[in-house]
Formats: sequence, C-alpha cells, structure tokens
Amino acid sequence: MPSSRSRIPEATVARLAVYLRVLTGLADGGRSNVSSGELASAAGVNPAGLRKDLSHLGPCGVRGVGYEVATLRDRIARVLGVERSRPCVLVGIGNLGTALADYAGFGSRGFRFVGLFDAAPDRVGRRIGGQPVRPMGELDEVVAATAATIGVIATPADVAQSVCDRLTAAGVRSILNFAPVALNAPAGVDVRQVDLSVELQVLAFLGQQRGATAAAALEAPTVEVTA
Amino acid sequence: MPSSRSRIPEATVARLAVYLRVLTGLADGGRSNVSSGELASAAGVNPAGLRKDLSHLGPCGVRGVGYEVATLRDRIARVLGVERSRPCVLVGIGNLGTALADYAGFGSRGFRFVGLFDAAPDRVGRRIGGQPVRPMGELDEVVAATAATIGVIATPADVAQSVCDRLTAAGVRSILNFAPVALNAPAGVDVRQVDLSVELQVLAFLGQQRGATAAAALEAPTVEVTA
DNA sequence: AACCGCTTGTGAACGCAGGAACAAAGTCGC
DNA sequence: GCGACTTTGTTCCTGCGTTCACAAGCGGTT
Repeated sequence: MPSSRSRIPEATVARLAVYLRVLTGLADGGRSNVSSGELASAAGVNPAGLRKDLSHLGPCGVRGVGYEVATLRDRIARVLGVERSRPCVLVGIGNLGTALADYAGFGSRGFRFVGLFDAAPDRVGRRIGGQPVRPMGELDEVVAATAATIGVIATPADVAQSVCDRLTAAGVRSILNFAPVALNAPAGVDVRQVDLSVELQVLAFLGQQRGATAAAALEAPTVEVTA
Repeated sequence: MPSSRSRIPEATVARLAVYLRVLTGLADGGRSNVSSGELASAAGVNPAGLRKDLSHLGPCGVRGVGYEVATLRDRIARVLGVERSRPCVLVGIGNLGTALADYAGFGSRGFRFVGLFDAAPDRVGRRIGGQPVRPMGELDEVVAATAATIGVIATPADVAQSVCDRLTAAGVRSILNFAPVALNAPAGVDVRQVDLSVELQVLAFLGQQRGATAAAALEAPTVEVTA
C-alpha cells in the first residue's frame, strides 16, 4: 500500500495542507526542486519536523538534492484526498457565508460548493459566485444528486444544531462549523469547529500577559537581583 | 497575585474562551450555578480537563455545589483580558473583511473595530457597521489615537506581509492573519494564523481515511476472521 | 451534632507532539 | 573512479497535554 503506510497524526495532516499550498505556489512559479529547509521556512515550521511529516508518506525526496516540487505536491494532494475536486454544501448565506461562497481559495484547493442554502426567503434566489441560493427544502435532493460529503455551517448559533441534524440526515459525513456552539453529531461524522472570536481572545490573553510580565519586570527588578 | 498563579498553557487559554462564551449564555438565561459536568458537556470537552483548566485560575468553585456562573465568567474574562472592550483594526475589506466587520459576535465578546482599512480607492469611504473604510495612509494615525494593539489581516495573500509590516510599525502587537501565508513578524509580536481551507482539507483527509478503512474492511474480512 | 451524597481539585500515568542529533544516500568536483 | 559535501530519513529524548482515579471539602438531612 503506497499511501498511509502508518496512521498519520492530525497535526501532521494540518501541516501537510500548508505544505501543499506552498508547493502549489512554487510549481506555479516554475520551481522544480526545493529543499526541506526552504520549504519549512515558507511554511513557518521547523525543517526537522517537516521531514518527519513527509516521512509519513514514504520516501519522497532525494538525498543531497531535495524534493521534486510537482511530484511532492501530487502525492500530498492524493494523501489528503483533494486530487479531485470535492463537492461541498454551504448552509447560512449571511455575511460570512457569502464570503465563503465567494472565496476563490477553496476552488483552487480542491473544493467546490455545489449547493448554497438559507432559510430566509429574501435570500433564496440571490446568486453568489454564479450559483443560486436555495431553500432548505432542497437540501436532501442536492446532497443526494451531487454526492456531497462535506457540509459547512455558517448560520447563527441557535440554529446550528438543527442544521447539523439535517445535514447528517441528508448523508453529509464531515462538517465544518463556524457557529459558536459545540455540535452533537452521530458517530462516524467528523465535526471541526472554527471559532473566530476564540482566536482573538487568545491574542488578547497573550497581549495582556506580555504587558503584565513587562510591568512585573519594571515593578520589582530588585527581587530578581537579590534572588 | 490572584491571577496567573502559574503560566497558563495556550491550549487551556483557547478553551477558557469557549467556557466564557458558554457561561455568558448561561448567565443571560438566568442560571446562577453550574457543575463541571454540565459546563463540559456544553463546551464539548472532558469534565476532568475542564476542572484542570479552571484550576489554573485558583479555586473558583464550591465542592458539592459547582461554580457560580457570574463569578466564574468575570474571572475568566479578567484572565483573558477582555473585561474591557479592546480596540482592533481590520485591514482588507473584501468579502471576508466585510463579514468580520459586521460580525456582532466580536462586539459582545470584548472586541471592537476602531478602524477599517483598504488599499482599493473604490472601497474607501463605504460604511460598514456604522464605520467608514479608511485609506491605508491613515493607519498610523488611527492606531496611535486609539491605542489599538490588535490587528486583523483579511487581505489577499500577496500583500499580507507588507500589511503585517505596516501594522507592526504602527505599534500593533498582536496579529490575526486570515491570508494563507506564513507571516514574518518581529520578536514580541504574536501572530495567529487562521486558514479556512486547511480546515476543509483536514476534513477531506478524515473522510477519505474513513472511506479507506471501510473499504479495507470490506476487501479482506477473511483475514481478520482467520487471524 | 454526626452522617451521607455530591462535586471540586489534585496527583499520577499514559500517549503524543516537537526538537536535536546522527546515520544513510546521492551528487558534484577532481 | 574516488572523495567530499549536501540533504534526506530516522532515532532518541524531552516536555506537554490529556485522561483516569482518588482524596478533600461542603451542604443537606436525620
């Protein structure tokens, strides 16, 4: 078995996606070869860690030379399962949903939205990125027709759970949730949570801590001297 | 020192932000008391882990009873540094930037945008959420006047680094980056990266792996039977 | 006043991720 | 054809995060 010689840790999978992005950029720029050091620098990680990540795919570089850009890119894409474009459905076409539907980055990275859904009648029928917004009633039909296995939730928090239920009932097996609630999904369905304000709050904490330690250093430097 | 009796792990900080959200909801619903089990369930984490997270704040519950909702909420908010609203600036008012500027969740969670910036002349002057989009030239002035320490980058990838440079030069100390590139920031500046398509790619991998293991189970069941 | 049930807080063990150092292997130069 | 250099792949190790299990403490009850 060429792929998945062993279980790949999830942290590695997330970094592989980053490497794939960098490699795609390098390939588009005409580069054919790259070393682990350069790739790690562009991805913002440690070179040794990058090599360890790639070792999960089996040997894919040439010692003394480096990695072939196109080959490595294709292999990572195959392992991640984005060699072919994957159909996704998006529920909740508010500001964030519209931004997601319009985001070109998804299309160039192996994902395409095959259905945009919203419960509000005044949003249904609008066209976003060349696609119409559909009523929730068409969800089952579209998921079945397109074999979409990934659903994205960009609704308000209070309806996210019911949307999750409808998506899983329709056959979706993976859910990316932007609503700030923890979802309960049946076993066998993967849920990933993205909470934008959590990220900001972590930053606020780091910033406050930075200020606190700086203040403490100014406040009682003699203690450190005498200690 | 009541806060920071020891260094708080970053993973714990991220979960504290989630607890804070749940607690705020409980308090708004009139609840005055909650147990670690119920709180953990609402946050989607392990009860023991939740108690360990809270133990970093010092004792804040009553044995046999649970936690007082309002007290715990306020203590977490103080530790995270969001007791008072923090000023942020946002650069890049495309689809995503507009969604972020309009997102009410930030305001209710201790963050307010005090400046929206974009380089495109046709976007400058538009009003979003009651605020005008300003030209990049006003960045230094606004950061200085508002003492904003947090900057959010929602620009295309190719200009994100230069925006990062300008933000840090203006005095911003924490950056939340939505552009799919690794940023180089000077020491003392915290950068957090949110890559939306990485999340989708992790889901795609998990889904593919689920399919692969299921296929393997169908392919060679006799081996497991004979083994 | 003493007991009992419930819940918190903490200690220990396990597994995992990250980093540094080293050996293997291939290429370039002579 | 051979040696030296470069770069990968791997191994070890250290530290962190997570989970389980138990002791400590408080309120209600008899």
